Amino acid sequence: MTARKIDDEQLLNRLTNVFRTYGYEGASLSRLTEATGLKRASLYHRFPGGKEEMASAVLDRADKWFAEYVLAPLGQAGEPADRVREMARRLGEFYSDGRLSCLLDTLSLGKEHSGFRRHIRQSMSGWIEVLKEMALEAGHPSQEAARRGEEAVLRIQGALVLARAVGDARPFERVLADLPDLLTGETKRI
Amino acid sequence: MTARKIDDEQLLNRLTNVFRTYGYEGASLSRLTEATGLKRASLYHRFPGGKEEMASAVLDRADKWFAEYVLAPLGQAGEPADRVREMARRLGEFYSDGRLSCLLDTLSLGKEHSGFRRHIRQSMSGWIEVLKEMALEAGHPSQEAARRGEEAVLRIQGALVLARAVGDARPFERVLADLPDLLTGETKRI
DNA sequence: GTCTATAGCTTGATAGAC
DNA sequence: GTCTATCAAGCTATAGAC
Repeated sequence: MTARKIDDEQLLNRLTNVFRTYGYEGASLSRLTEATGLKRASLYHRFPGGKEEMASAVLDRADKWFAEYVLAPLGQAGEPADRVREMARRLGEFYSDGRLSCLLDTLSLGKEHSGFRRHIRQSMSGWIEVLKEMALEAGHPSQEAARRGEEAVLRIQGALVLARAVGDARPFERVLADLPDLLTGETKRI
Repeated sequence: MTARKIDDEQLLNRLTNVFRTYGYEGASLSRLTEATGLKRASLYHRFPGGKEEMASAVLDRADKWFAEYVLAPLGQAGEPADRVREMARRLGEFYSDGRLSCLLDTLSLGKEHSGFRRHIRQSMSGWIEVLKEMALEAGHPSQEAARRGEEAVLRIQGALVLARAVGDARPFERVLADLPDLLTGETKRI
C-alpha cells in the first residue's frame, strides 16, 4: 500500500471541474488524469466503474454540497429575503461568480448515459422544489410559488449559459441580486 | 461525377441536429455519417476542413435562418407586441417547442475550439442586441431596453436547459408566452 | 460525388509489477 | 495505492477506385 496522492475530497473537486467544463464526452480520461495527477489505472482503482462512476460520484458530491451548504441558509432563522440573499451569495461561490458551468447542464448533453439522466432530473426538480418551499413560506400561493421556484432555477441556468457563451458574468450577478425579490417579494416585479 | 445523395440544405439540417444534441466533442464522425447517410470520405468532400468546418457551416446556417426567419417579424409592420408574438411562435419552431437545444449553448462547451468561439459570442450578442432594439422601439430607455433584451435571451436559454435536464418543455412555452410583455410591456411585471 | 480501405492517433479499460 | 505497459475499439482524416 502506497499513501494516497490525493484525498477523496480534492480528487472529486478536480474531477468535477473537468466534467462541468467539458461535459461527459469531452471529459476524456486524459483530461481527468491530467487534472487529478493520477494515472489511468489509479483512477480505476478509486472508481472501478470507470468514467460513468466518476460522473455519478461527482454528481452525488455536488448534490450533497448544494444541499448542505448552498441551500442550507433557506432552512435557518431570519427574514426570508435575508436567507435567500445568503443562498445567492453561496450560489455565486458555487459557480465561481459565473465562470463555471453547472453539472446538471453539461452532463445532460447527448441522448443517454442512462446512468445519471435520472439523477440529473431529480436534482434539478429537487432544487426547484426547495425554492418553491421558500416562496411558499414567504406567503405566495402554491401555484405562484411553483412558478417562482422554477423561474429562479431557469434564470440561473440561463445566466450561466450566457456567461459561458458570451464570456460576460454580469447577467449572472444580476440574477443573483434579483433572487430575494423573485422568491420572496410581494409583486411580480423583476 | 455521381449525383448528390443529399442537398446542402438537408445535409446541414442533419448535421445541425447532431451538433445541437451532442455538442462538438460528442458529435463524432460516426454519428454524423449515420445522421446524414453520407460516408466519412463524402463528408470530407463536402467539408474539406473536417468536423470544425462542419460546425462552422452549421453555425452560419443557423445564424442566417435565425435572422431571416425567426427574427424577421421584428422588422416588419404592426404592433410591437404582435411582432414579438410572431417571433416567439417561430422560436418555438426553431427549438421544436423546447425539444431541441441551442447550438450556441452546446457548442460553447469545452475550453476552446477557438475557431467558432468568437462566432458564438457574436451570434448571441447580436441576438441580444436585436431584442434590445425591439424594446427601444417599444419606448423603453436605453439601459432598460438592454436589460430586457438580455433577460429575454437568458430566459430562453435557461428554459432550454431546463427542458433538456428535466424533460419538461412547459417552462419554455411559458417563457415564449411572456416574451411580448417582457420586451414591449410597460411595467417590469413578469 | 460517393465509395472502400486504411493510416495513425486517442479513447476507455485491464493486467500485473512494485 | 500508484504505476507502466498493453489491449481492442473508437476517433479524425486521407488515398485512390469508380
